[in-house]
Amino acid sequence: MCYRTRLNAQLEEIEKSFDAYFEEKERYMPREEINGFSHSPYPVIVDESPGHIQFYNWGLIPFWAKDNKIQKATLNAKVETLNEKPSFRNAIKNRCLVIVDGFYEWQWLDPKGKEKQKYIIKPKDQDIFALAGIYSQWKNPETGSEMGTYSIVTTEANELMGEIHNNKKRMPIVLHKQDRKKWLTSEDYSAFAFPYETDLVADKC
DNA sequence: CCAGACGTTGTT
DNA sequence: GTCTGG
DNA sequence: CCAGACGTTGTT
DNA sequence: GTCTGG
Repeated sequence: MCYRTRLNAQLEEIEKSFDAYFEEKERYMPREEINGFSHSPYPVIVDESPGHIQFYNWGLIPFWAKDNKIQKATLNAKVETLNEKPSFRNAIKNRCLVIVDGFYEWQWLDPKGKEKQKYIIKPKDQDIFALAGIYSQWKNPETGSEMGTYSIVTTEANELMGEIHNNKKRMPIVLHKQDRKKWLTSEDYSAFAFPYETDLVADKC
């Protein structure tokens, strides 16, 4: 799974890497570690507006939800079941790029996971990169306010990630730089499911 | 038939 | 909104 | 992760 | 003892 990311790059570096611009520059804060369970606003690029970097909340809320309780369970969406799940199937055409410069995973050092080793993971050939995401617009019926929310799409772990995430063996879909646009625009996403291979590097931390 | 779920797998 | 388990 | 279930379906 | 629902 993927519950924590890093986005510590300078704003200008992000804009350059994605050829897109922050609409609200003052909201961007570089951070060494972002906890998905905080559901805080996070920089993404959505298919409808590929030239802009916008702030969406991590944890997809389907349009029919009455409250945000579901968010704690929609940080990730399994690519294998995307089109079956009521929470996700309305959003499979709403593609976004989740901007990161690393993500964290914990390796279990014993059968019960009492001891864990933390790793930071990134592709060999990209310092700032995109995880495959899907998004939804949600209007809070209590307050009437609208917000964008997203999930990170996960797939079966590749060889390296299987050694690290050795209990659940899942990993986020890490897009090749040349596939960013394809993720945003292709209806059929099967080419991104396992074994979509990306050359990753993991460092202990 | 209707109430309740709808999701994934940390608490570092 | 739509599906399903009781 | 741990608490709680773990089974079938008569009243002779 | 082992599985599962919360």
